[in-house]
Amino acid sequence: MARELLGKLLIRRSSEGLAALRLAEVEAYLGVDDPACHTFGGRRTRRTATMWGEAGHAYVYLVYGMYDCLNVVTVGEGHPEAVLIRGGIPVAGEELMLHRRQGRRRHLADGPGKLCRALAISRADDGADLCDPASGLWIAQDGLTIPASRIVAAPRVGVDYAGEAAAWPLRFSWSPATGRDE
DNA sequence: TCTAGGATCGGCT
DNA sequence: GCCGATCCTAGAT
Repeated sequence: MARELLGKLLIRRSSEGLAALRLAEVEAYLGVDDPACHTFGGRRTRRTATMWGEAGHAYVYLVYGMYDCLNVVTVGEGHPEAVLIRGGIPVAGEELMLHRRQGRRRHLADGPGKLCRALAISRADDGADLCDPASGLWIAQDGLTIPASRIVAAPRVGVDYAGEAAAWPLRFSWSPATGRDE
């Protein structure tokens, strides 16, 4: 599912306007058997409630007291797994995103906290239906598919506390074509 | 109720 | 590369 999400569009509609990113970097969190996952060991709390619910909804949480992170719930009832959205490339509403990011063009949405800032995603969006444009935050596709050969897998970021799971290659990213290998 | 620590970021050296 | 900001969450008491 994480690989499938690469190249898809994450679209945000708010009173300020429309903005969209093409997903470039994601991480998989594999539920109750994944020591890096918030639901490891079957933890079911108010924070993780949406992760235990229906697939296709947003799980948004706060890290380090300052930043929101967006996840896509992937499996469904009773199987609390999710994909963390870590980065994207602007495809629409770049001026709006630049404004929200105080003009930081070079690092507009290349991190989970930065991405949420750029799209004005907060915990108020926890539970949003990412399959329904009416939610104001949704995922769509425009036909672009990322060849498997261009997807890179690597260990997840910032999960050293998770023991051997810290080395699992569940971080996926891709780079736009160079033109040489088309 | 209390406390430790975190799926980060940006400024500074 | 290092470090502080900042506050919620989860687990312990």
